[in-house]
Amino acid sequence: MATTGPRAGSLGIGEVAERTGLSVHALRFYEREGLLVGPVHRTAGGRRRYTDADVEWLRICVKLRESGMPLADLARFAELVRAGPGNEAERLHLLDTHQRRVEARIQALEECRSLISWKVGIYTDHLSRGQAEGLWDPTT
Amino acid sequence: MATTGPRAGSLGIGEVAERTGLSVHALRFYEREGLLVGPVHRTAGGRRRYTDADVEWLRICVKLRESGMPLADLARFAELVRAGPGNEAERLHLLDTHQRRVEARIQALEECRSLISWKVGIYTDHLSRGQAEGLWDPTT
DNA sequence: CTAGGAACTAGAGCGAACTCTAGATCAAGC
DNA sequence: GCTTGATCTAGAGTTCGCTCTAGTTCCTAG
Repeated sequence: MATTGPRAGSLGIGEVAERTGLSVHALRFYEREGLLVGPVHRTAGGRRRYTDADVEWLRICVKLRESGMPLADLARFAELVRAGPGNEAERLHLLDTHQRRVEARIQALEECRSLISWKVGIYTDHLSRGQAEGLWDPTT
Repeated sequence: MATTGPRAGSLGIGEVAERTGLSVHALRFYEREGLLVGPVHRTAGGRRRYTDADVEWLRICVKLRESGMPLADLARFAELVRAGPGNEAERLHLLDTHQRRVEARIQALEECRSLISWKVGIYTDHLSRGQAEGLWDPTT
């Protein structure tokens, strides 16, 4: 029979949590929010069984989230995929927008990094000189 | 007289908001949260007057926040600076921890970026071929 | 003097992304 | 059959970092 019990090649929610790094709570939450492309299969008893494709998709979601894509965009993307071919332009637009966001973020972080390492340098110097100096301005 | 009225070289909250990119609300909030190194001067009428040093410090806060330092850490750092010399090791530790965080974040973002540009490539290809293909797996 | 805008305080509210709770059900091992 | 632990649902709660409200006061221009 089809969706009657655990099948090879399908995973329970706990296993998926392990494999994706999401909590079981988050997995259910993502499903409610419509982040999954298809409906998750269920066993006769009502437990979720995820396919490899589900897991693959979730891993992509994790990456996109990790890089700051809002859940709403992810949901929209899933919706587009669900709707099937024909809306690739919008999918591309979503990704493209996000790519710019990520690049901007990386740039901003790199600027911050140099500010920080400059400050770390100051403190390291100071400490290695046995904190012998008094010339601290309040912004250091 | 001293704190009786607006003085040259001191700015009102609105001007500081403009210069730092923070909202006036955020500025008051930061103050309440103890993110500032010293108490902000007030006019006789109770309005805040910020010094250039205050603005400088705020700009640093903005940078640190922008790069993901939690407000609590920022508050701790301010507290250390307020306490005066002698705690440079802890200040350094805070900065150093944050630096690692930023570097890890940059790395993660760069990985995401390559995933995204791979996907953008797929869609661009697809679209430029006049969406003539049907070989879509659900994870694209 | 009057009007209007900027700033004041204390505290409530908000959006994002989860996380946790309660109470019930399912499933596997002894 | 019974226990134990994983899952289930619906919905409440949490954390972070602001943002906004209400009601008031200050101050500058006309």
